[in-house]
Amino acid sequence: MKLTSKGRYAVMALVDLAKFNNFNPVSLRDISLRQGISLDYLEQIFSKLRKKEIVQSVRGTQGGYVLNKKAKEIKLTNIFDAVDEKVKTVQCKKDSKKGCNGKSTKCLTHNLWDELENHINNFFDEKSLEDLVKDNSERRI
Amino acid sequence: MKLTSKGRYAVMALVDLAKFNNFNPVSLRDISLRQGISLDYLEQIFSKLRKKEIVQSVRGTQGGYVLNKKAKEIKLTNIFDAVDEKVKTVQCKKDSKKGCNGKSTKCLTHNLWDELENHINNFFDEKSLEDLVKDNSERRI
DNA sequence: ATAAACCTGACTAAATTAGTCAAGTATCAT
DNA sequence: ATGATACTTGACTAATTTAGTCAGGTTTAT
Ligand code: FES
Ligand code: FES
Repeated sequence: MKLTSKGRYAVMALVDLAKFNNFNPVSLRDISLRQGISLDYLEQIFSKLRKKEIVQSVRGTQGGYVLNKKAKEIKLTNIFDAVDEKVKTVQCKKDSKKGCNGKSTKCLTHNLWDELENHINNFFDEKSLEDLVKDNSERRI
Repeated sequence: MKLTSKGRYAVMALVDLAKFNNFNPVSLRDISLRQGISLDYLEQIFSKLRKKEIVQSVRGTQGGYVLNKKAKEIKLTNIFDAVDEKVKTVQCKKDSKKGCNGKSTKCLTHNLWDELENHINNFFDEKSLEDLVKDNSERRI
């Protein structure tokens, strides 16, 4: 049960972006330097964020990325969804009547994992990018 | 962010064990057949559960495993801890002053992941094996 | 023109997971 | 006693996933 670095980096980079987003685009290079994330990796991540319309790109010199929505409206759920960082606790297909292990009924623990998944997703649904930036405003980078 | 099958199997097997635990030891072979988990894998798992005193073993014919505590007292936390299914959301060493990515301060998202970790662990601290068995008593296997 | 910065797809090394396999030892039923 | 059942241990491995790298673009401000 652990977080992948793709998910962690996505959030980290967006917090950085939101922080430095005074109406000028922020370049990945800057984020890379500030946060210590490989530029090439960031590009992969932002390509996905752009496709899900969380950020907008500005090409060319002085280009970079800008948030495409208000920080308040970007929830962790959206970010995780964009980079395919999914919470997967059940093994079975959720909608199917079949269970994991190829059984014809749901396993003994199915309900439990389902509850857990909801529990975690609630957390992600509530946290917005704005919350994260605020939470950091008292701190140094 | 996903659960490994070691953790899932451990819980599944213990629910099975608790269910069939009418003061006779339950053999891993039976659990294996009922739950569709490889016997060899179950042995690895139960070896760990025994070392953490969650179950007791009874050797020889008619042997098997019994719970070592009341189902009410066995929390998910204990089970996960026993089989090394750990919730790891932060990347850094928690106690160290240093951050992840080799930085000298905690990263922008450290607090967030820490909160998430607590959120998940709360869930595990509250759920007992008894809860799971009860939750299943209305269902068929 | 040129440099900054986005864009894309393919590739790969390392780590982790999910087991299997082999060779035991202990105990009970008969 | 002896066989069968079931626990015990450690080593090994195939498959998957992760966390990137790399090589080549294209776009646009200056
Ligand atoms: S997790 Fe859904 S049936 Fe096992
Ligand atoms: S997760 Fe703790 S410093 Fe980044």
